[in-house]
Amino acid sequence: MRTLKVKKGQIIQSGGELDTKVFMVKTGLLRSYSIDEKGKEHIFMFAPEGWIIADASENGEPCELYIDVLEDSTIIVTEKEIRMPNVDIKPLLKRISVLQKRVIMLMSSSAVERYKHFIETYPDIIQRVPQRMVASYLGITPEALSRVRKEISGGK
Amino acid sequence: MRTLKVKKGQIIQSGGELDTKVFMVKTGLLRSYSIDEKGKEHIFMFAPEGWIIADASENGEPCELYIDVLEDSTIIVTEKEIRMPNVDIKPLLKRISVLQKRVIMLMSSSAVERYKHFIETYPDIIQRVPQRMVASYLGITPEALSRVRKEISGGK
DNA sequence: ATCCTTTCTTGACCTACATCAATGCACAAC
DNA sequence: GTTGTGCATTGATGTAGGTCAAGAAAGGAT
Repeated sequence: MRTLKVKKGQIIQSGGELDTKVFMVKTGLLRSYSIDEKGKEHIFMFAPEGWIIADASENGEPCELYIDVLEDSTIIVTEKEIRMPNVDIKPLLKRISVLQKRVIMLMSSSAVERYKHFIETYPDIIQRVPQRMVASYLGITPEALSRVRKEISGGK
Repeated sequence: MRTLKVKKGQIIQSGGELDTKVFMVKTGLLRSYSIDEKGKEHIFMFAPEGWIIADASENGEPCELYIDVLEDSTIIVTEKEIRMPNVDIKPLLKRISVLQKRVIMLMSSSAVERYKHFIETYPDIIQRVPQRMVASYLGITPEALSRVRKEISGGK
């Protein structure tokens, strides 16, 4: 755990890195963002004074987020590995991780991509709920999902 | 903390409730969802065996999510309030809460509504970053944001 | 100041997805 | 069997927001 001064424009974490840290902003402003296949940035979070910013990727997984500095800032860097006594925070971290993925998908992927990702991630759920619920989860209408499925099975 | 059997179709939490619980799914399948102004459902999460499902609203705030039962299930219900003294998981809960709002906004609100919500929630950030970054955060293009702003100031 | 770069705005056009409406298909109740 | 009732599919059409391109405005650097 150390305190750093970082300057505007500096990139303090890049997508794909492994042992990412947690950054606590004392003064200034940071942001995190993902970059999609077309190279387009999608800002995930702003972190002004008092906020914490970090990628939620789990142990050993490459991270998805870039973090850079929007205003000269003072930040405190800590390891993710703070194991709290008596409290199992794993479920919370897991939820954050799932939500992070969900936000990124909603911002940067088409309905087809979101559906493919859903099948891979929750192959069992598909069997257990009606399609209209999958559509609702994906943020599209049942009609649109029907057409997505048709398109995937047929062409491509 | 108690174990319950719940039946398919049962609603175990409704939007607007105050002291919501945390539900751990032992067997079965639950889902959480929000309902927008037009009455349309948007599924937020599915929770099969082993998952935890809960609304992330903070202390005393009315919750945004409905939770119901998709398959007959056995669940463990706990209070949110078992914070161990001295352990600070507040920042994690805060992040989950912010992410939950973000997902709901992305799924159920138009660009105009998302922008208005952003101004209210982060009035200071607007002054500190270029508009194209706000657009990126909202999940729209800078051009679209420019038109949204025009529309809001003029007509409304 | 001037130049250069980035940001913001505006217009014309395009596309992914929504909406509406009709039809077909299951499966349950009787 | 028949008659629901909810779900999935398909078609026709609408629309929010994306893309592309051109200017205008605002900073920064020197």
